[in-house]
Parts: sequence; C-alpha cells; structure tokens
Amino acid sequence: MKATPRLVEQSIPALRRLAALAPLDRQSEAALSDAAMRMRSVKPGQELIAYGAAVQGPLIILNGWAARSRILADGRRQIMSFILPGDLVGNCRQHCPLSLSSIVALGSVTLCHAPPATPALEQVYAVSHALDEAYLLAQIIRLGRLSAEERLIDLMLELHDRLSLAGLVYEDGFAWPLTQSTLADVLGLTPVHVNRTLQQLRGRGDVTLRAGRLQLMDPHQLAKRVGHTTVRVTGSSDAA
Amino acid sequence: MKATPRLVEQSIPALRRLAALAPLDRQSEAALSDAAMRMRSVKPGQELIAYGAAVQGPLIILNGWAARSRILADGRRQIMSFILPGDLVGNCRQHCPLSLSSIVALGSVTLCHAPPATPALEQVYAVSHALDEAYLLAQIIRLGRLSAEERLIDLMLELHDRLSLAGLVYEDGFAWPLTQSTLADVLGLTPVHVNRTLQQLRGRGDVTLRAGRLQLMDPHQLAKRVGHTTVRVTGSSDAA
DNA sequence: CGGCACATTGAACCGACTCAACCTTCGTGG
DNA sequence: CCACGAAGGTTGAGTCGGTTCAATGTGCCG
Repeated sequence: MKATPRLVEQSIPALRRLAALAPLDRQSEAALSDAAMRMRSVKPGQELIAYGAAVQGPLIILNGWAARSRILADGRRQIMSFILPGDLVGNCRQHCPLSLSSIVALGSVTLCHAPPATPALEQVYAVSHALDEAYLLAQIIRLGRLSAEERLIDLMLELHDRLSLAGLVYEDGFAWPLTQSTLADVLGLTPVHVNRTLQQLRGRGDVTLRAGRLQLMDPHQLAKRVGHTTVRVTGSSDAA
Repeated sequence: MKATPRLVEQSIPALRRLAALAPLDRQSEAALSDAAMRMRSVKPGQELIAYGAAVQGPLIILNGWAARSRILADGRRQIMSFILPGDLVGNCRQHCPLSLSSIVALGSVTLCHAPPATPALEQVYAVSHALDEAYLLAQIIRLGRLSAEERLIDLMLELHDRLSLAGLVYEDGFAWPLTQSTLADVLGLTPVHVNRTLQQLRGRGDVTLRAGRLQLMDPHQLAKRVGHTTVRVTGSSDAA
C-alpha cells in the first residue's frame, strides 16, 4: 500500500491515517509533522467548535475522540458523527463561515491546525471529506432503518474500520471511551436501552467490553449479520 | 438581494435557485442557460445514478424531484435526501469516483450537465454543496431524535424553505409529488404510520394536502413547534 | 469515607409496527 | 363506455421494540 513508510507515520496514529488516504511526498509529510508539533490540548467535555461559531480553518485531530452534535431546545441531543484521530474538522471546500454543529471533546483531545494544502494534501483533504460524507450517509441508514442491535453492531464495525486506518486496532479490538449515554446520543436511543442491547451482544459472545476496550469477536460475521459494508478508500473514496 | 434579475433566472426555477446562492456574472449565467439548453429527460422511477456507479460530472436538476437513497439487502429502503430543482448531484470537491447512493427520479425529471466552474460558479457549487451537507445533518436529527409528527413537519418546512429558493412556493404552498410510501422511506417510518400522522396534521388544520399540492397553514408557528431552524444562505452557507 | 458519574435492573407504558382488509383513483384495453 | 387492474390511500386490531421512571449497584477520585 505504501512503499516507503517513514517514522512519523508509524508513530503517530493521526498521521498514519492521513498518509493512508493518499500518497504523501516528503514536503507534505514535513508540513504535517511540523503542524503536529504546534498542537493544542482540549479537556474532556470542552467544545472544539461551538455551534454557529465562525470556522477558523481546518483542524486535525491528533489524539482522542470528539463528537459532532446538535442539542435541541428541550435538551435532546443527537450526535451526527464521531471524530477520531487523523480526522479533520472544519474541512470545507471553501470558507464555510459558520459551524453547522458543535464539536465536543469526549475525552482529552489534542489537535493542530491543518497545514495549507500542497497538491498531495489537497488530495488527502478531499478524500477525508468524502469519507466524512460517507459516514454521514451510513449514520442516516442506521437511524432510519436499523434496529437497536443492528445500529450498535454497525457503529462498532464502522469505528473498527476507521480506527484501522490509523493503526489503532489490534486483534479486532480497540479503545472504547464511550459512555452508554453518549452511545445513546449517536444511535438515537435511550441510555437504558443501549445498556440492554449491549448486554445482549456481550451475552451472545459477539463482543467483549472491558476496561475501556472493545473487542469484536468476529467482525466479518457481524458485518454479514447487519449488512455492513466497509467504506473503501482504494485509489480514492467510495461507498458504504 | 439581486440587483439585476435577468430573464432566465426569472423563468427557470432551477436557475433561479442557483442565482440565489451567489451573485452570477453574465458569463456564468450564459454558461448555465446554455447548459440548460442541452437537457436530458428521465422517466419516473428511473435511476439518474446507480449505486456504486462511476460519477461522470456534476449534474443540475432542472425540473422534477429525485431521491438519494440506499436499499438494504432485505429490501428496506432509506432515502437520505430529496433532490429538488436547482440542486446539484455528483457535486464533489474532486473526482468522487463512485456514487455513495443511488439517485432515482420520483417523477419526470429533466437535468443537464453543470457547466465548468467559472469563479462565480465555483462559489455557487460550493454553497450548494454546503447546503447539501446541512440537509444531511438535519436529516440525522429528524431520524435520531424527532417523533413521527415532528419529523413530518420538519421535513415539510425544509422542503418549503428549499423550494422557496427556486421560487416554487406560493402562499406557503407547493407541489407535493410524494407518495406516502416514499415519505415513509425518508422519515424512517412505515407507510401506515405516515398515513396516520398525516391525518393528524390535516385534522388539526396544520396543513392542507390536496391534488398534489401541500399547503402549510402557519409555517412560523409550525417551525416553533418542532424547533425547526431555516438554513441560511446569506453571504454564504450556514446552519439549521 | 463520601460523593459523583456511570452502569444495571425491574415494571409499566406507549409510539410505531404488522398484518390484513378494503377503498379510491386513474389509466388502459376490450 | 364500461370492466379491469395497478397503485396509492385508509382503516382496524393486535403486537412489540424501545421508552419512562425510579431505584439500586459499582468504581473511582478527592
């Protein structure tokens, strides 16, 4: 897939993901690791971007998870998508003046400004953006047509796939910093029902969830069960 | 809003919408009406773009409605969004090789290729794309956190707002080519329940639905009831 | 040790679904 | 001009997935 893996890409998950989206020349790579040097930290629960706020420029998440969400007048909350290491936020085609949703850190998050686009980075940003859109579509399917159990499995599989890009999956298991209540807000369910659904999956041996780590027992079989299709990034982007 | 409305924009709803997204110079306008000349027709139910098909280039819908949808293995269908006159399809930042969803004509649809981007058109395409994304987010909220009645009202208001841009709304009423079953597929409900919900709205005098035309009795009051916020396009794009 | 955030459990309830029938409209062909 | 069929709309009764409310448990951190 990549002819000459370099040190930075190996060691920093976020950069590893970006490098996986499109081949990077040395210059772009340098720009990225340079940007990563000037990183900023954000505490759990803090907003990276407020709803309706002006968007500065694209940011790269280096570490930690964030959620893109909107809160209704009566307090109901819906998370549209998760933002993982190596993901970009505020990655609009042109100056997208106002944020359509608030981005909140789910744990400690470190991030940096995305360096100005070189031709290679332009490609990376475009692919990343295309993937974002694919994930939004997948989210719509989940909420519109899947049952609670299917939603949960499908989401787990998506996270598995996405974290793989950054090299954050080991033996089909990965960090799981999600609260059941957070999970409820993505899946359009109540925390109570997420709890029960989760128990079913564990009870049936589909997954193991312990010590902040999720382990999928048989991703391939689960994918078949819920009709999940992995979003491809080969050459460029593609469908879920 | 627009200093010098010209004939084409006045007469063709699709062009009217595009002109409303960003100011058009004479050259871009000419390119658009020229492209509109070479239009193509598509019959009801036919696919404009098949799922997974290669995307040629951006298209402009001149007339009629289409739906961007995905069908699951077991036949369940979810419509992610409607595509209305003046909307673009396949409007990716770069070559987005494969379609993430199939686009199917809901009635007779006429469309044309989007002309190569002039600076002004570049702006139009970008704003249109930003709006598309805003509508996807709105759709996620609907499916994730709104009740059946709220979903229906919110969708009606969105369509009202979007069709307004093209000048297709008259006295808060507009064409309504949607089948209850189609409606069910957008809203993540069953046709039966859409029927009952629709009856509630009519019975309560919130809307009138007759002869393929929907009339909102008090959009402002309805918007307040479901917490609907109109997506703004002032200057550029913005949030719902 | 106390408190807080998160997870778990039970029981009652309800919004939306299922299944199945029937009705209306409309276009088409005999 | 009517008979027919197809597509969409309407209705009722029973069921179920997911919610609600409220209590209890558990682990962690100061």
